[in-house]
Amino acid sequence: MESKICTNASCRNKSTHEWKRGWALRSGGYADLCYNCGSAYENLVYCETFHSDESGWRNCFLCGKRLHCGCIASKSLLELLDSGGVGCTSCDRSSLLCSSDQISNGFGASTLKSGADMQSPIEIRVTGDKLDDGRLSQLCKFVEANEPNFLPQSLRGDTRTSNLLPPFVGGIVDREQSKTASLFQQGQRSRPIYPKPSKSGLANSSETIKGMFTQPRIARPPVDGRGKSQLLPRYWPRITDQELQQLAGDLNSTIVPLFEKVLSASDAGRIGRLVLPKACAEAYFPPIHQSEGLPLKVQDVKGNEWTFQFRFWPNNNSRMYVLEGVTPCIQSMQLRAGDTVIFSRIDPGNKLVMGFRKAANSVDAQECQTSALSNGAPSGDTSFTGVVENLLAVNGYSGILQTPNGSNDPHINALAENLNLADGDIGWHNSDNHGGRINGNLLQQPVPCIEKKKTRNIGSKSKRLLMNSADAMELRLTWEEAQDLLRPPPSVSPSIVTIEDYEFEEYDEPPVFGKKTIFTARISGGEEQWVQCDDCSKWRRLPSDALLPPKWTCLDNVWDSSRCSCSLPEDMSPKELENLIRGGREFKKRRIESHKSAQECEPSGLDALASAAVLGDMGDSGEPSVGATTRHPRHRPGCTCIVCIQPPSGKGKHKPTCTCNVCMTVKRRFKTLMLRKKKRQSEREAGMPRKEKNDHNDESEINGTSGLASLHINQSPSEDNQSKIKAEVAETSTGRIDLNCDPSREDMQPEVAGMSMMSLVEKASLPIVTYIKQSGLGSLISEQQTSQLMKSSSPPPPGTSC
DNA sequence: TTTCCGCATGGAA
DNA sequence: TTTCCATGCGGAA
Repeated sequence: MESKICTNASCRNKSTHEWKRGWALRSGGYADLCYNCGSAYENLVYCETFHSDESGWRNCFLCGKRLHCGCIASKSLLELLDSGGVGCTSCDRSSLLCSSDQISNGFGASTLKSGADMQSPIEIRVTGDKLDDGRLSQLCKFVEANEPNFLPQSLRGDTRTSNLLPPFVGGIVDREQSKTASLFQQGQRSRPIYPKPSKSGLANSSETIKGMFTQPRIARPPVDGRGKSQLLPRYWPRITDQELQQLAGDLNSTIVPLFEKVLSASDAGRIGRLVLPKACAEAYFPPIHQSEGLPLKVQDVKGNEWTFQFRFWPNNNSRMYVLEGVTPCIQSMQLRAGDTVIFSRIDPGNKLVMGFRKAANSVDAQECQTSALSNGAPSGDTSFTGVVENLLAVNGYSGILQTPNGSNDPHINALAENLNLADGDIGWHNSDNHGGRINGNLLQQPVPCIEKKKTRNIGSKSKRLLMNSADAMELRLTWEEAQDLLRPPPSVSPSIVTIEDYEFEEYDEPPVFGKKTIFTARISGGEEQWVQCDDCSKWRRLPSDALLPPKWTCLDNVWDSSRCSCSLPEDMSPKELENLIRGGREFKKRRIESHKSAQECEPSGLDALASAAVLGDMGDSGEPSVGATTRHPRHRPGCTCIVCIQPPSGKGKHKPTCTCNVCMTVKRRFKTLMLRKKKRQSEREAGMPRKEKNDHNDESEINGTSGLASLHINQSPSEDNQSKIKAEVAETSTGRIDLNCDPSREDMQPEVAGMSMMSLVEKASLPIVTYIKQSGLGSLISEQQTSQLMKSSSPPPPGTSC
């Protein structure tokens, strides 16, 4: 027994320091519970079998929140009682399926709807005040089968003891007493239940919460069928009692949910084959003895009857069952990979029905979200009537249910049931279609819809790791964009670590995600960045070096007191705002294009450098002035990486006296170029073998241009050398450094450029200052820099590149 | 060239 | 290790 202070705000007895290991039903595991209020201590819930190390926890595959350890004990109860996890406040789906950030309070019981906490056995009241006998019996059977010691002897076997249920929910088990202590029995202890005050202003009576708690989606164990007990829980159909009762009552028939399956890419693809779980096929579909199988009639939710070929393929001394010819049906229901098809049976008649549930993040669902919202659906609607209506639709009963969101469109409702209507955050991928909001929270990006396209391998290790080239491109871009959001850990200064002459900043803490901003250049010079308020969506101008947290509002504007409130007007006109956003889009578009071209021919660092300077010329090509710098959103003062050395304003050529990063890098490279030539010449005179020299020179080349380390990575050593020479010739022949020259271009011949190799060598042997003066480069470098050049013969200092 | 068909492969549980 | 099953793949149409 430990002494801890309850962290539950609603706990009435903060002084109660008694904590016991208890059953955190919602989270499917044991936790330290406040003996007073039942709240899980700091929401950290352990599974029954004490897989208590964090690595044992599972994460929701969509929202990433920790769920439960996945042990039998936690899983079974989760799936039986808790519809698979913590109910989402919005869509009421299991947290296992919910992608919403509604499960936002961390982990465990505090993530319940309406902020209800561990004290709420209320969640079970969805079916009344107790579990019905059938479900309790199922629960007991299942738990007993998987965790024999979990139930007390009195509850083993047929346990239609629903009166035990209320204490069971949220009951406290003293693990110290006995591992086999029954939570049913222990739970009969009475303890106060204090509903947590609702944040949203909703009344917090159990009745109200009961109303909010629509039916949990119960993963139903298999009904009658061959081999029924072997079905994996993931195939158990999730359908509520209410739905079933309504269906059975209204139709005067019995709907028997059989199984469900999440559509894979190949299921939903054009092949038209739906792979059936073997156990399900053998349990619920007619037995087949020939590979060809037999035709199977299945009704869809619209009442259409489809005939699929139910067959199998021999596979490793086993069978692989498929439904062939499902494409028209899948398309009719507008299903995609990730959506779920639910096979049910209507009794009497033994008619097969195929319902569906759309994945929360499918594009269709999002579109539906929009339409549902425009339909006046209340935010936070947790209707589950979609499936009911879908099933009703089978028999022509579409629309007979009065749905809470007021829509009679079963399809709409079917989709809406899975949506996070409360949030309304369309997310990054749809931002272009919804007002072009640039500041989409990348952390809340919806999973892109899976689509069958031409694919290519992105890794040799796994053939399954496929994505189409566009996705791969997007991945690269979003990865880079993610870099935009990374901020150094707060209040921590890095330690500098030198590895192979390169300095790295090393932080004890990982970087944090910051808010995405847009950088622009001031007309007067310098930079500024723009950020959009998370509350009022107004854009605010900030200093370029401001580091922002992921959430930022006008109130956080400590730099400009005249713009530190959402009530204050925006810093720019609508037209300027349009330019700003357009600039951001065009920057992204350009990057995509440049990535495409990069795929065809990887550019060298020199190319990138040249491009950087050339970009300056392109800055005059009619781009909106505010957009000129959005092409360099990562530009940071002082950074000399290949991105940041691009001219900040993109305006014209640089003056000879310019000391910007580009010019300084160019000059530095020129210096090392000359030094290398001189060295090469002296080596040649000394008669050293050329091959060794090449190797050595290549090395010095890389060392001398640390920021351009990717130079000529695709070229053989000989080609490399030739290219360099050509580039050097191009640079020197015009008396200026031509950043447009391409070292790999065959047409850059020395003779064409008007200078022989010998004359180049001669010039390279001259002292650098003499050479600069002779070549007319004096205007490019100031006297002061020239003298610096003479003093300095070392390569650029490490750390000048990113 | 595209689509279909049947089976094989290999990752994951 | 075995089994399942998502999907790749080659040959046929």
